[in-house]
Amino acid sequence: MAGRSAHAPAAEACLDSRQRLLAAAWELLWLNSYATVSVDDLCRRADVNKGSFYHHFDSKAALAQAAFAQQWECLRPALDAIFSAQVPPLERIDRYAALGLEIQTAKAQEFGRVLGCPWTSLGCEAGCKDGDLRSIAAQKGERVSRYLAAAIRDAIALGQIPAGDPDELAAMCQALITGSAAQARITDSLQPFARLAGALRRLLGAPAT
Amino acid sequence: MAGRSAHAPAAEACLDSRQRLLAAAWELLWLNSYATVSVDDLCRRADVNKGSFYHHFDSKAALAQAAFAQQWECLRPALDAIFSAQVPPLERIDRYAALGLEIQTAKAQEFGRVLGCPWTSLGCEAGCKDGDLRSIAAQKGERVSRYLAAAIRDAIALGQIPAGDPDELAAMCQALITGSAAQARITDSLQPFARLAGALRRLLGAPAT
DNA sequence: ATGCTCCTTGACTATTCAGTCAAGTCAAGT
DNA sequence: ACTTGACTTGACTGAATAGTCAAGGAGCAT
Repeated sequence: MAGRSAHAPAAEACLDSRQRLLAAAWELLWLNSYATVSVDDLCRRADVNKGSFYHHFDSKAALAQAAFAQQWECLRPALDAIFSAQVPPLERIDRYAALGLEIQTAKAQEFGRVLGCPWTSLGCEAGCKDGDLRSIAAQKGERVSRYLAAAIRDAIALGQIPAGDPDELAAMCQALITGSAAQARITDSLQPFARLAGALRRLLGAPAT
Repeated sequence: MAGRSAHAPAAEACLDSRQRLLAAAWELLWLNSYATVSVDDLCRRADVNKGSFYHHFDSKAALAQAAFAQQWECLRPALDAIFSAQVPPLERIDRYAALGLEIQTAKAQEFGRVLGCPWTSLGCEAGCKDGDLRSIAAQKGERVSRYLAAAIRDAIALGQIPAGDPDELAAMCQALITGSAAQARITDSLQPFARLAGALRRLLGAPAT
């Protein structure tokens, strides 16, 4: 579930071409599949000429990578805070689910439909190709699983959930999060996000809040 | 998780053009994203001339729809059997997970990598477009959720799992299944399928087997 | 033999695609 | 004033795209 930087377009008149392209890529790749977003689409959205596009980025894929990398850098501090060891373990997971719901709600209001998670969509699309795009999604999955595993490890140590393999449980949670995002996008419903915290707690054998 | 009809290509020399196109679509759309599979690709794979393609199908999208519809018709009897009321509720869910693992394992051997679920991939790709393609995935999700909800309702009635809203629990299970398929495709690993039965039982509060 | 239907062929269409490139502009440094 | 580097422009390239269409072939019925 993504960062808040899609609020940036409002100030985009003040940004340079490169940043405008990054923002355009982020938005268009969230709404549409990678293969259907053309370089012309990106340039139009960013109000940048195609020659400038290729000055800043070697290729469409390079722009996509840079955009996703930038969004991760944006998102990471929020995740570090949510998953901080200063936050009780189960609350970390609740907050992560709440962050997702908050972002998706804002996006749905902005675009008139539920968008789901751009990492998931990109990953599924590029899924069978060994390439840079697929590894963007794979890497994000690993990073989130790392946060989740640490929280689960702590929750087990504190006796808040039944014992189990933290890495395996984290992978299950990640699958549930990924699937909820896909479901939300496909069905244009916020329900999967609204129910995610409860579902994660069930999966972990944690008491409902 | 899909049908077994992708074993059909071996006999494809005996099939008519239309069927060959349906089989080609199924295979190519499983391996690749819809937008990257061109009509030329489909015709080449099916050894059918483009003019013949358009004789049989109005458009690329029409072929995709027909291919997915055919696969559903193929898969449904197996699902009816697995989710039959004659099968104990939790065993239905275990068997569904086992079917998924079986199909994915066979596919991985055939293609040298894990393919995940074509419905999920198509759905994510077409996610934000209101069109026929997105509803293919949405419809499949609803159908599977219906099976799951019935099994869950029965399991609750038999006291095998704690009480809860069957439709909501079914949706959670469906999210987990969808996410596991996406995860498997992105990471090229059968692990998500291998752990799915256990994860579903956890989600439902069912005892491990 | 003729007509009809279904299917196939192969060339075609206009548009789009990712990417190229020479020339131009601008600001900063010398 | 001149140079340089960063950036922009706008036209271009060859290939690919979904879809079109006239003509032909084959099988069947009359």
